[in-house]
Amino acid sequence: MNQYRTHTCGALRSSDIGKDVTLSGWLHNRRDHGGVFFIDLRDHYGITQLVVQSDAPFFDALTHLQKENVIRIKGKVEKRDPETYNPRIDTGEVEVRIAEYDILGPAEPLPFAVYPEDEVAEELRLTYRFLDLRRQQLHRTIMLRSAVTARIRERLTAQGFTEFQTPILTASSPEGARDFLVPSRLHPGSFYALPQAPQQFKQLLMVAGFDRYFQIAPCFRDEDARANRSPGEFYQVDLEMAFVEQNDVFAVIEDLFTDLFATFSTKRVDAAPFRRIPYREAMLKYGTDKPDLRNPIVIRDLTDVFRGSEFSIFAKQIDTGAIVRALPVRKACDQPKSFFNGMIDWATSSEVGADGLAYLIWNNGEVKGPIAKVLSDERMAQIREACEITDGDVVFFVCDKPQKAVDIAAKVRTRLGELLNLIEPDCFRFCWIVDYPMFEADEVSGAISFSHNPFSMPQGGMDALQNTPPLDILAYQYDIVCNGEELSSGAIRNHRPDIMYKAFQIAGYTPEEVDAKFGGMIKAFKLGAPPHGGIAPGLDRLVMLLADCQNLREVIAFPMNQRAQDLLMDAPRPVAPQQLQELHIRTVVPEGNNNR
RNA sequence: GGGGUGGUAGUUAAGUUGGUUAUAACGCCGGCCUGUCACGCCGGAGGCCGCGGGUUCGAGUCCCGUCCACCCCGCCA
Repeated sequence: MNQYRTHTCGALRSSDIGKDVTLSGWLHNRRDHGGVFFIDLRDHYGITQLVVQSDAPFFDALTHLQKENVIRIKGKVEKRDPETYNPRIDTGEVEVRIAEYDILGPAEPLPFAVYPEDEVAEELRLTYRFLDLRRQQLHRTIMLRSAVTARIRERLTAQGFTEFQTPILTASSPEGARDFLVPSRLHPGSFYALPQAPQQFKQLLMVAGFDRYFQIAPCFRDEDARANRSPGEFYQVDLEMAFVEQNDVFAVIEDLFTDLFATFSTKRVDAAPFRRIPYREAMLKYGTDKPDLRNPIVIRDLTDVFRGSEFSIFAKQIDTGAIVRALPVRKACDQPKSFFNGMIDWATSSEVGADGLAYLIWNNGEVKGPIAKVLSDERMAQIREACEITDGDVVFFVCDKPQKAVDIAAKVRTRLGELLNLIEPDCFRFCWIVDYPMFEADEVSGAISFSHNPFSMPQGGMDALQNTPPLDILAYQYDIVCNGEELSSGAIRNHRPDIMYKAFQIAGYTPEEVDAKFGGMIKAFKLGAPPHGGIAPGLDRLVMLLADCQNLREVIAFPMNQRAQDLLMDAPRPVAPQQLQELHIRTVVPEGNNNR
């Protein structure tokens, strides 16, 4: 091929025996037996065993060469004895006898081993990310990400989507997350913002008549990190379609996800169409709008059963507005007392914040548990019926103010699923959460505000806005959830200025305020906008699921750490005073901060 | 901004109720070994125990402060 190699390190087979070859790569591993010396040579494609014996003139020098030096060797491909085949590498039936070698890229001692891939502090991995990326595990994940991205482009293009680029330097958006700002040199005191998402641009492309848009879009939000949320920047598979209803968007995503998960994972995947769960049903049954459907526990509301009951602790709380949520667990009656006590301790810890956790155990025709003797037979029968109890089942009860009870029940559901090993293994369970409420009331003031995206179309349109109590209005707003992980929100957009002004009016905005904040969009919508809608699944989270990673940084080649620093490039960092001057910027660093 | 966990050799960790010279594995350096593929064996070097202060005859260990990392809450329309 060229001066560096005739073959890659993953290429040689028995059919190449006898050939003179040139290989280049990293010195992956070495085994020195005194008279004979083995090298595993590694490149992107694989590993080839090299061998040299002590009669070679360069033997001594080569045996002192350390791992991760980049070398080139020339030699002859030889057959290995069958008993020395290495089935774990593709080239395991052959080896190359080194005739000559030279060092292409010398390596100083490493801060941590590329091989074997022992655990290393993440800070160190990030500081030397290029070494980390040499390791097989991360190397493969990044390759998977690339393959997934390519497949998405293929699949969406086949479905008639067109890929666009939208501006990176744009305007600060009035709502949502904190923006990253970029000072303008030409316009002193003014700033660009990096886009939190190309939301407005993609809608404008629909107004422009492009019909089906997509983009592997970089998004920037200046918010704090989580294990499944990068600080600063992340990527969305952003798409938008004109003249569509909700189900059209679902069909595109179901096709895409079914294909991606079948192609890149061996786990079982739900068949399309994915289950649709109305928001209110999800909040009741799972306590969250991102339910993990691998967990079989389904929550019930038993407020009415306990209202005015003999169990006065619950009855009194219900009288002051509390609700009761029940979590039936099948065949859990044999758990030891310590398990139930442990659940109570955990539930009442500050992490969860429950006042208590009641439970009943049905075992051999008897009902046991601290509250068993307090409740009448009649109520016990009602519980039994509501929770569809059969012998051996256990029910946990949470009683609290509505929002808190829902949250606690969700946590208890997750906890029980984990502790009792109820989570269905090796599968992806998808669902759409639909029928989000358009508005919500502030708990304290009662003020009406948008509960989600103000640009979603209300179900029922103008008529609903005019004639339905605001809190009862639903939106064409949806989320797709997989294994408890929110992959994306989307919506059929509100493309009608009249409906938009009305929706904003309900949320307390005057037309003037709407014009001031979203004038650009409104102007476009006044000049002939098609009905349209879309969605934007997070690429990083998608790859995370496919690669079975617990942390987003494992699917990003060059991630920032939790404090939004790039330890490899040393960003962010102070800049030269002259740069600030050109930008008309003066910094005021808080006292005690060393500016790093 | 708040809570949790952690910080000991290049790396990963152990270090007991405070008590002689702070351990081990891998890596590194030197030596031995002709068929390994986590090669094996012998020897050696390597430490601001995150940093600062305090208690004590004596601190890796106890106390206070501080810095750093990760996880969580807030935040993420």
